[in-house]
Amino acid sequence: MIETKFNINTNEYLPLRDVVFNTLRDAILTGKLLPGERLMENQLADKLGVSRTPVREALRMLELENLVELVPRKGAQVLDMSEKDIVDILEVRSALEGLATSLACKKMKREDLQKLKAMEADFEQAVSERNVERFVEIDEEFHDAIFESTENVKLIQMFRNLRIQLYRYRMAHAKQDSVMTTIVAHHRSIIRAIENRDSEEGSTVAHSHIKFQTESILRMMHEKQ
Amino acid sequence: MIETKFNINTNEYLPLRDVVFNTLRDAILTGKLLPGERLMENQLADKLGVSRTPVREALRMLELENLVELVPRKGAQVLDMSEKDIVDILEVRSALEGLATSLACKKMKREDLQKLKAMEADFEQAVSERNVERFVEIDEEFHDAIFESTENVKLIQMFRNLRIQLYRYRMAHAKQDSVMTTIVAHHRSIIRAIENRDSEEGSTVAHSHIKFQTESILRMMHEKQ
DNA sequence: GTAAGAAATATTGTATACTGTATTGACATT
DNA sequence: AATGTCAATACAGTATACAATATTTCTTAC
Repeated sequence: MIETKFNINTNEYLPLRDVVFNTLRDAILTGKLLPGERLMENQLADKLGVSRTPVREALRMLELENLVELVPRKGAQVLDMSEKDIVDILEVRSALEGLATSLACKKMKREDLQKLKAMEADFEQAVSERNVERFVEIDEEFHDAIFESTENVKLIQMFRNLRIQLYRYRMAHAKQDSVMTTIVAHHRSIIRAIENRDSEEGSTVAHSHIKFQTESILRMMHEKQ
Repeated sequence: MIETKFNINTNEYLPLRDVVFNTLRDAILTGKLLPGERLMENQLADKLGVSRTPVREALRMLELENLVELVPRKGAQVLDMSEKDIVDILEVRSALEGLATSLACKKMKREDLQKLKAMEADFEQAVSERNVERFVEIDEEFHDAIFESTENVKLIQMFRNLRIQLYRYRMAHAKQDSVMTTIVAHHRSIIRAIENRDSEEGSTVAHSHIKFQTESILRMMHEKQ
């Protein structure tokens, strides 16, 4: 990488607690740590080659992200999610997505809208290649762009929190037949609403988008069993 | 309080980190700790008579509640809130309140609705006594009851998080002339919507309720300066 | 063999000690 | 006086030590 005159990236330092936090979060989200699994401070500290202090702080952070449960004097364990939890989360997400999309209709800059439209082609390519991983990646970018355009820090923050909790289900969901095609269609409607600066329409479409996602995730969960 | 045969309240133990957390949160919310103020671990530990460990953990928790800002290797300080932050929070709250009220229209139990209606009299009494403190207290109960009725844990949790951040402004806001009367009127509309099981109406009224609150808080802030 | 209870162990809670970095202030240089 | 340098200090980051409690294992009584 070419260095600029003034080194921007002066901040290569990350406290161990953040390293541990990221490591554990990744492990939980990718299923390396399973729901219900106990997380013992000493064991984690040894495995990660650090002391208990940063591990403890990381666990506190994971608790507030709702990824682990902390019982005083008992310890931590990876939180399991019931079907109801997922429905609850998606219900809230629907409200946030509605707000975000309606705000995007009002506030999104033309150049950002262009980027959104450019994603359409990427989506279609991913679909035709049946590249679920890539698809999910672009999907994340797509929704992120919408929330970013609202310039509402709090809204963005809450959305990210919800998304992390659904992370474990995002792949399996998109793998289902015809789901990707439907999602692409929804996204097109969302883009059109933003183009037309039609907040009402944007909100409505966003709601039905998440409604579809909810149904699709539930269908998947029922099939799995 | 009368003790039951089996002591329910077996859990009198609270980790120090939670004690410190509560203490600091209270201090911030009641203005004993002012925005911008530095929070030094040693100093706090001394003052509270504990070691640095629980203080550090409490600070991490306060960070995730967005009450303090933590800069690595610099320390913590009480977060200041700009007008934009408040507007952002209220924008999100409006979406959540809309969702909650519309769900309440569908799901609230008859007996809980009765409780809500019973609050009307309390509100009116507080207004006639010009008892702002009491008014704010009932107001909190009122909205809490609505969110509780949704039975959506995630929604309740996010609502509480937002409310804490607005806590500092809730009194000053209600103190303004005629604000309390308007709020009571809004609440009546909300109750009516729930009674009629009219989700659409509930959502609309909730939105306008928060819109009013936003305008009123902003007006207050501008007058203060 | 099972249940109750006590000892042993494991684990979290808390305090303290140590390390490294950022800040501050004194002093020197210009 | 303004600026730069270095030492002193204060502070957060991390590790470790100790205390308290939960869990497990092992007896012992029946």
